[in-house]
Amino acid sequence: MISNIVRTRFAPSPTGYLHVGGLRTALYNYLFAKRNNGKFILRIEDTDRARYVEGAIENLISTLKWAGLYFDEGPGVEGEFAPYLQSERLNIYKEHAEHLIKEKKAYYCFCSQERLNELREKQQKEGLQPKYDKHCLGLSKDEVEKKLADNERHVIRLNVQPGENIIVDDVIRGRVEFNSDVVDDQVLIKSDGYPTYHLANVVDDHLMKITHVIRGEEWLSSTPKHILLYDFFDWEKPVFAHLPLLLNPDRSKLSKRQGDVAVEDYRAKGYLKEALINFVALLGWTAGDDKEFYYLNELKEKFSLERVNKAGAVFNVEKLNWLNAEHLRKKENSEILILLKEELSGSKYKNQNYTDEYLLKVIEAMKERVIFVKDYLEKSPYFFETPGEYDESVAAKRWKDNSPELMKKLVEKFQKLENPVKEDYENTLKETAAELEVENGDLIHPLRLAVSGIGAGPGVFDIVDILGKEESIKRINKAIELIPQSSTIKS
RNA sequence: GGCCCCAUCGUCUAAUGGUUAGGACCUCGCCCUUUCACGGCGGUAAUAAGGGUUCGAAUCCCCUUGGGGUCACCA
Repeated sequence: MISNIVRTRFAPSPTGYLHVGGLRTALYNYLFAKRNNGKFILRIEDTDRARYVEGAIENLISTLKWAGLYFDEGPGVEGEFAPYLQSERLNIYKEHAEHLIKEKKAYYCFCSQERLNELREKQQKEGLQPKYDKHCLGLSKDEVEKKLADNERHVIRLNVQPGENIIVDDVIRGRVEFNSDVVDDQVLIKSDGYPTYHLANVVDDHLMKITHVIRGEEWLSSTPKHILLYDFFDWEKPVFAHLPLLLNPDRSKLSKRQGDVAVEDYRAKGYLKEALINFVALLGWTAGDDKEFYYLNELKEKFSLERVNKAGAVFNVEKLNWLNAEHLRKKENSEILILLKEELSGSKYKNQNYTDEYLLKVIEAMKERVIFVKDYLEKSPYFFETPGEYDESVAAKRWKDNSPELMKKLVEKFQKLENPVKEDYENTLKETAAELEVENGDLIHPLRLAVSGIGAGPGVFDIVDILGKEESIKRINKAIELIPQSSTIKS
């Protein structure tokens, strides 16, 4: 009856948007499940009504799907263990909490927030650990029943026995011991009837037959509470794996303060999902070899929890940029074409009609020079519009006194070409240079400046070829008119 | 502060008692290229400190230091 199929879950709380740390946690859960032919479940932990953010669930799901992390069960993909929203499972938690009360593993607490605050202050003043003093555990059965009948505001607390050793077995960290003295009588059911994370999480993980709990290290210190719960319910414990944290450059826990943390932000900046997934997978895990470029399905083959690191990892954007460029370069031109068209449709060039043939040439020419799709527009705007101005420092260096004259001559020669191909421009330029007894460079550099407005980019003959004869000539003529002589600039 | 976790180049990491401590990003230099990239070659750069154990320690143990997490009717 016990099925040993691996089941993992990602259990975010809908309090905002998907964090890159959350993405990695989700990814590891996904990869581990897939690697073991198991199931990956999405469960929404919406038990905090105060922090609930409208639209967060939809955003979480769409972001996960964007990244390619499709879940086998979850909201919208209802499985055997639905519902997957904790707010829809309230009665389940209540029943379980009441069961614990019957077993004396939990108890009702009627203490006011004021009393709790005073208690905490007093303990802190005395240098003690802030901890509930089990005051309400001393209430008689009659007292409790009367208060309940009177509808007094109450919570249900975990009844932790002091002096016990609690062992957390973690695949990543090994055996971690805690003393139950440091475990507070955690609230399980809040006064609004909602469960806390600890109860809901344990109950659902058990009911949903989760075999591996893979989550961030910030949960390690509350795992003893969960262990206690499993033991109180007499349930089999899942395998725990606490992932190292993702860090800011200053090594604190990755936070909004020091840069973007929302997956959405990276998406909006133009990062490819392939790059983000690849990058985040390597933050805390390696296969052990030197391979660093991965696609999601390759990760599915190789991922293992045993090779997850213990130490926190700094989220270093430079490496992400490199991976983005790599992934973009590895794509087929036809795929980049789709991305480029999307980019164009959201740009100032949206009303221009470029043919696929034209765009594919641009893609081929720029492929090795871009990091983001948007770079096609930003690094080579000259493929989309005639330069209106010319880079001054390049002009100062490359636009010599004789440049206008040389360019005029080149225009004349280009004019005579019929259906020229790239090599024709090149040959023509070289012939012209020879005739005029100047270096090729004396023509090449001004030509580049004239047609592109800048000093960097693909081979100038590629540019001219892509732009075409008429457009190139038009641009050269325009440059002759507009670029001031270097001698004028210098003065 | 209590408890817990962690510690190899600036960053991500490899090395599971025996390596000139390897790779990648970044950076620098050279080559390729009359541009810029890509690519190729090469350089700088690390075992936090101190004790043990061992023939031998980045690796095992202890202590120190440093960093982080957590101590809610938030997850």
